[in-house]
Amino acid sequence: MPQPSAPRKAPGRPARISREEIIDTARRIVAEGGVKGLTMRRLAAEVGSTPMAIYHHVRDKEELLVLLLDDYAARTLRRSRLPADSRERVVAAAGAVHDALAACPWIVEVLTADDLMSTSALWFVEQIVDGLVECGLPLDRAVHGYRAIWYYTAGEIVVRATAARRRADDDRATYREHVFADLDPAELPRLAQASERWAALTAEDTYEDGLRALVDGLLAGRRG
Amino acid sequence: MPQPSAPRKAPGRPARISREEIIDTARRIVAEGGVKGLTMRRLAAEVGSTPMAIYHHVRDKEELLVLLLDDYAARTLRRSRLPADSRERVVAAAGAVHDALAACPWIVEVLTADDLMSTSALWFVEQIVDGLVECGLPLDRAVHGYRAIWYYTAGEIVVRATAARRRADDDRATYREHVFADLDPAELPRLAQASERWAALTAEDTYEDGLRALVDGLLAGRRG
DNA sequence: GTACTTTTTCTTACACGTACGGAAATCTGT
DNA sequence: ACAGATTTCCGTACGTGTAAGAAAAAGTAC
Repeated sequence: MPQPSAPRKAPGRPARISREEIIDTARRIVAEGGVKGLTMRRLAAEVGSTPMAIYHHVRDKEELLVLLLDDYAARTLRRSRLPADSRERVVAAAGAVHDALAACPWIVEVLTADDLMSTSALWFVEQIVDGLVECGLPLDRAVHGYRAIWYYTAGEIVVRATAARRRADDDRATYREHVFADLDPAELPRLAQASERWAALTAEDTYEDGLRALVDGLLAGRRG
Repeated sequence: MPQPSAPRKAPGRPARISREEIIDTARRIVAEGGVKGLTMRRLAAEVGSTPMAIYHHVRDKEELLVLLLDDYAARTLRRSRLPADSRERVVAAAGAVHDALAACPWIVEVLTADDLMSTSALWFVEQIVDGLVECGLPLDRAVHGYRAIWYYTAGEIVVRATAARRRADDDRATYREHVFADLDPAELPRLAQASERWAALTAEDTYEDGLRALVDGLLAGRRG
């Protein structure tokens, strides 16, 4: 792996391709043909090299995708004006991250990352943690609260994106409907009651509602 | 795809392998060698057939994994005694599902499923929705509440599992530490303040805390 | 029995990610 | 100029998921 800050002139064979060039080309390929069109061979061809040359700048394809997501986040997550009220600031910051990521369709393959990704997202993390602290949470609890918000956000995006992908692929979606159509009202009364509306209810975008509920619950802070 | 309920005797060449046999064998392979050891070729060999024969019982590998997860859920999710108190019942039901899934290490490859999977999980969904209704939520809100709980739960599992996998793989974990070590306290004061404890805080298991906060927030129900 | 239909199985082939090892291109020291 | 050292690049090879279509094995109709 090449160190980012080579102090002087480096010995060894000079590099003909750079990580930046790789990422730029990969971004273009994804923009044109989706993440499915991004193959190491294609990428190598477009960059004027060979597949195995890329592996000296990138550990594997997963790292390349993470790098791509970082790149995407860095250029779409612009710090916006957030509300002055602390609680609203938490909601708005989380919502901004959510919206940016949700607009990125190939995200699922990557979004299983631990923390939030690129340094450009850290500012939003700061806003969330700080907002929670200003609302009276101790720092530890605020960090845990941020984690909970991130779990909720990542889960929402991944679940919805996968559902959309499956729906586009084929008819697996109809399977759920079958399950819900044949519910025994004696055993699962609530689900039977909601069965007809289940698909519609599930399709609704309730991210912000759930987020507000989570934040409210975090700030109400029962327990010692 | 063979229809599950062939009414009489079927014409055509008789099947030598069944979906059940495939899933059983796949489960054994995963139990022995992890999900990484499960390849279509290996599976075909162990089932005494050829790779392409399997594709007549299973759409693709992803569906096979979903089937495996369903199978796993069906045999580990046993209906247990849940608390009588509605709110506690919601927490306990969600916790039971969470614990069962979190114990399944290969889950990440699959858990991006839309709803909860097998019919054996529906009972838990019922408990959650019913508990929320009994706490006073209208049915629509209860279903949305269940969705929020599922987002949070799935997100927690996926994020943690991926983090664990990355940590096992290599040294990418140290990258985050570098980022947090070089924070500018002027720009990101809270993160800088928490930077040293960040890894420890992140490692803590706060699933239930977040879940309770979410449930509390859902039940407090501000907004109209 | 022979022809046709239907269902399952198998053969072949392709593009993929990437491990391995060696070749090429540069710098440093003599 | 020459000999390492070091870094980057690349040719080859393996195992993967699976698309396409041929082949096999059963039933039915005549």
